Amino acid sequence: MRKELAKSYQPKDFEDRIYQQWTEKGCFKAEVDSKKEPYTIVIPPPNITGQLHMGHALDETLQDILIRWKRMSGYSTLWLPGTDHASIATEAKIVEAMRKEGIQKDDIGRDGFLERAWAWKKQYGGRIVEQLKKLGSSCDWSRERFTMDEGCSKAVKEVFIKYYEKGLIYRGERIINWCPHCLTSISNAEVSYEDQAGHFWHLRYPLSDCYGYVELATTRTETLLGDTAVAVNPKDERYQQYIGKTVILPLVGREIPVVGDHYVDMEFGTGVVKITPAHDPNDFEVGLRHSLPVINVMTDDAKITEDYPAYAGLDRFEARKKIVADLEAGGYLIKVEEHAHNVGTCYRCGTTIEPRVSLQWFVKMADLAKPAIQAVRSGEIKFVPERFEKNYFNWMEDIRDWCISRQLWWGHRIPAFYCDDCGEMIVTKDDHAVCPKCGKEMRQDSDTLDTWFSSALWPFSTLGWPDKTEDLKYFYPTNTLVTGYDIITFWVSRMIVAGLAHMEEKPFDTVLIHGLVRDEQGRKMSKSLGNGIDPLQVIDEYGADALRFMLATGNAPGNDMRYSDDKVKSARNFANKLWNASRFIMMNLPDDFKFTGLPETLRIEDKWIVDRFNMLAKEVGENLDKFEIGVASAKIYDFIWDVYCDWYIELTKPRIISGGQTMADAQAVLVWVMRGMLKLLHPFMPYITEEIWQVLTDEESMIILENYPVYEEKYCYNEEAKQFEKVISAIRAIRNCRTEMNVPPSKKAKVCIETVEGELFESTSIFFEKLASASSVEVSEKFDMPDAVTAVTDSARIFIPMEELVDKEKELARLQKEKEKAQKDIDFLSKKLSNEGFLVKAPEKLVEVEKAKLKKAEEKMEKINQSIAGLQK
RNA sequence: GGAAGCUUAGCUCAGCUGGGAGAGCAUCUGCCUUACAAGCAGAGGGUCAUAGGUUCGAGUCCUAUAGUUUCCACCA
Repeated sequence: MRKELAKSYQPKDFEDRIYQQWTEKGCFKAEVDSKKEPYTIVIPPPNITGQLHMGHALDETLQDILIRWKRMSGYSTLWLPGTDHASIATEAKIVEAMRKEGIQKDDIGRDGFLERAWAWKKQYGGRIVEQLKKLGSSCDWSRERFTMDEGCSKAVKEVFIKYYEKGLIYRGERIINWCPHCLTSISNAEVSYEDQAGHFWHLRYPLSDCYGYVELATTRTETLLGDTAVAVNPKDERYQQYIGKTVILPLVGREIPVVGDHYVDMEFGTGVVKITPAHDPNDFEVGLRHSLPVINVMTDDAKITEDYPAYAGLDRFEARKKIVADLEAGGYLIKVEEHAHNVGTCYRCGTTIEPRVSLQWFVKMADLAKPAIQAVRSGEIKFVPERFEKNYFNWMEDIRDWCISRQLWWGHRIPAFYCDDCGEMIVTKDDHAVCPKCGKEMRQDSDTLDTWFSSALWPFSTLGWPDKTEDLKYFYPTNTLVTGYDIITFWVSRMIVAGLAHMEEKPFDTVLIHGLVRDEQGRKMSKSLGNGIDPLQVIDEYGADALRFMLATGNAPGNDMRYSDDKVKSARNFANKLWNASRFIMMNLPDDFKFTGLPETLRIEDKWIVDRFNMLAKEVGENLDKFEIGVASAKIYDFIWDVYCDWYIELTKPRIISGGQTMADAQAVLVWVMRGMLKLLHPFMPYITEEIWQVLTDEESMIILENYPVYEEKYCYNEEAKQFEKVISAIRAIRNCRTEMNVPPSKKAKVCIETVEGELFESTSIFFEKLASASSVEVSEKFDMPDAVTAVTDSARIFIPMEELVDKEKELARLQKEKEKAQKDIDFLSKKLSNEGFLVKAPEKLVEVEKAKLKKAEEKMEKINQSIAGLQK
């Protein structure tokens, strides 16, 4: 006994149940199968601190569509899920939670802190994973990974050591970006610049050996304390004389040199720059060139150090004010200007970055970047859309060394050990090290690695590397990486580098880039604006399928999109449409119905729908091959709604009513096409298609494991389809006329079809009764009916004799309008076809098509003329 | 300072390698036609930002301009 579908589409009734069924039957489980080609996607691991947001929802939807499509297309698919430890974000969360309890990191020590962190991870780390499942993500959860699990940690160590031994990782005193709030260094990529209003303070620094001074300007007076030189451009004739002399640093009294350096822009400001190597990256470089001392004036939380008693303990911005006041009091301040400038801020917490000199670990990027650039340039790795390659090249060709050490506890600890006795340093896999020189226990570096260091290894660390696992052999390189354009530099570029460096093979062949999901007004969704839309709420209200369909449809790769409730609603309505269509089919299906494919003899309308479906399958395949997911989903939508529901179902109703073999045949075709549509749609709307499939087929089969429809020669009925389109146009023409004449559908009228295609229209006359409100249908090569409304197509002239309704003048006017339209067509086409250039240069096939169009237009015109003449008689 | 995207119907956006402009929503008209009013049948609405160019043919390719968004770099 066939199950029945509920009266209306209620996704909540079955989505969770279906998902459970998939996992119980192991449908997502990837198999190493030498007979199949692998298709692999590794998930961009969401942060364990994260809550599912629209960005994830889009990302997951696209990946799931690809995976389900490939799974149904015979590939052995692996979608590998996992989460990222997100060192800064997570540590910040835990510190914050501790703060509320009145505890500080140092109170519980490193081990105590890590214990808390792991507990936190255990408690919340799974939350996002559960949320991903709500979307229908068909990940192989048995292979779920975490960037800090044993295997990934092993890979991180391996890579660190390998790089170190090759001299690609080094430790050094450099100026880095320091976040005084997170209390850690961050990489260049993690700094975001903001325009801020500030001041430009013009100061005088007195010359030490004579009267006079140099004038310079600064936006950050607090760094004055650490000035160790003043620089001018050596070509600058105004200041050449001062090079080699010294000036007295105001408030501090230190004697510092004037140096000549090309870095100074003569045009900007006064052409004199104070040099603070400890607190400005450019100044640091200048300092290196001139062997200037580096004087750090701030503590790690950006307060002035004890070395400057007048300002000690003051926050840098307080110190800035106080120093300005003191400079003014001392007569050193010449003037103040308003000055807008770019300020680097921490992308995590928004705190203004303090450039700081410290001992950090770096990866030398220049050599590693070369093959990574080449891999994209050669086309071995492709970006979709292509324009993002430019983005990538921009970054990679001007790459700086990557600061990878973080002064955090949550993360992969740097595997370097120091001997406090003899100063020896070694890098080793072991958790404890003994000094090879003096045999003493060594102390491990207290820093951890940048989160992205482990993320960079994700495509192979998750497959078992450095061990040579079966998974690694079979599934690597992965195929498609799906991610937003915002992390091309952070993540994509570094995966390419790491893949080539350690696997000696690219990590993936295509990078599918998507945009941001914005709010209805086009603003970025953000916590601070509070304009974020919770995907889980949307799922709760409209169902996961509706959300997925909305995200997948109507936007092109790489472009931002706006979220709107209306769009989700219309996707939900589409689901409801499909739901009801299948209900219609099933309610007429006998209980013992057994699907055995298409019936032996197909009627013309059957051939039409089969042909249309066949073409749809072809196009969808082509679109998906090119990652045109939005185009593919729109085509499926149009087919299901406009072609199948609005036309084909209506066309079958007479046969359904008539019963017997005619009904059975119609049902077979209805079911055949429905099965195909469900399969085509399944990657986009997995739940509803599975639910309907299982009820419709009444078999043990699951749609998720069915074969994806493709074009098949045997289902090509091109000629019949074209013929049938004539019937459709005729019906449309009649409906048009009736509406224009304000005839209500309840008022039936006789229809006389004048055509040379007698057989076609006679055999389809029933459709005119059902779909064009015809009370009866006559078909002939010639009618003489001057008092009828006339609907004209290129293949038929249709008279609707409704004398009482016909206003001759009005009808004439209507026909005149039709005539104008037809004339326009003819003009356009004949102009085109009389163009010598077109005939010679355009493809022959196109010329034929245009000629056929012209012929049709002329036929239509002739019919219109006949009608007009008839009316004027 | 460098680079990229966007500009198409009232709104939100599609439009694949150049071959007579599309969808959803909104608007208007008429319909409860027994799958669906979360629906059906129709209608109106666009010199595809502007100006040039290439081409037989340009929303689509090239150049410039304007508006807008974003990325990268960064001047003290």
